[in-house]
Amino acid sequence: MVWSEKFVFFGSHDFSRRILAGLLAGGQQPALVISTISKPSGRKKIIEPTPVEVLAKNAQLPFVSIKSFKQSYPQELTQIQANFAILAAFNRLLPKSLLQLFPLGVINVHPSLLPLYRGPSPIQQAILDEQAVTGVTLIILDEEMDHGPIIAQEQLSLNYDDALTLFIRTADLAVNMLKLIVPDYLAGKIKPQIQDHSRATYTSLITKKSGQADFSWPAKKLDNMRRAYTPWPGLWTTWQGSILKFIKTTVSTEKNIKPGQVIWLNNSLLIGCGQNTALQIIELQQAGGRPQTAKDFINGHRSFLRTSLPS
RNA sequence: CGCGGGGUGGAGAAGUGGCAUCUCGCCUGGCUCAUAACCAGGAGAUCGCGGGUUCAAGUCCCGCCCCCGCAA
Repeated sequence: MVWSEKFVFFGSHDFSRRILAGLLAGGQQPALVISTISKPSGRKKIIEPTPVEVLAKNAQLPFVSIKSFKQSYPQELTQIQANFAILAAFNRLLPKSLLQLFPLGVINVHPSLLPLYRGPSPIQQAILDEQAVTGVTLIILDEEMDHGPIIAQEQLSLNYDDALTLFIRTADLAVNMLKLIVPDYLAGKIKPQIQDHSRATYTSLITKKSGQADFSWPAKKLDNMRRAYTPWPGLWTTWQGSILKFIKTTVSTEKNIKPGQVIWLNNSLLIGCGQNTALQIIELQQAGGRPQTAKDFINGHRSFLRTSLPS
């Protein structure tokens, strides 16, 4: 059943793209899709379209990209006269005057159990904190980040997820929630609930440096980092002057390896960590190289054994 | 034209002008309480592609293709 009201979709990242794809598959067509323009980036310093832009153009949806809303709004946005909007991982705050363009508000998809994990890295932080459950919350945007009243919330149990798989699972859950909730919301059957702001927690922006390993930390923490920071920035250290990424790891049961010490034991590559623990490296990648198994890497780099990594 | 690393037997690496190397894997034989088993022998490479310089090019020069890191 197609929704009764016209809507605009805001999104930039692959998470957004996945949600938009889910909506389209369910027959919902936004009247307009809005995405951001990133700065020139990539190896060739080319401006690359966001995943949302690629999808919108393939689906031949009305599309406009913006740098910011500081100066003005795109004509399309004011002309369309949509009644509500859906926003997921858009990466820009919407000013109040823009929110007011939508009589029924802007529904924001946030991949956490708000008011927990507000901010830019809820998925990653839930993994770092070894949470047993996380979830998706739909809120009506207000002027503060992830602060508006809740219209729906669903839990999702965490297994040994990395951020990539968890992003996919939360996006899929979000699509199902939107399908169910939006019609009721448009019909006025849902009363938004104010968040308990006293319980709010916040996440911060992830940088390349966030993924840097310190082998004085316990193996479990390092393994959490590896999963939380997949695919970017990854868990990494430096060796022989360049970056070495640990693509796939697991916590070893071995003890008594000095923090930072690299050894080969029982056919596996181990690095000693803090609190008498060890991290097993299953797959790794050197700067400039493809990912390779621990064994392949060691065959070509015997000297990696018996070295000591920073801690 | 943002900066940088790389492409060498099946896998991973060394190799700055002079016999194609190392580790792993594979094959054959031997040894047998070794444990990343060991010993001996063996197969397997148009050194990413195209051109050039040279008596001689994996190596130097020019062009192209592909992979990756930084940075955003």
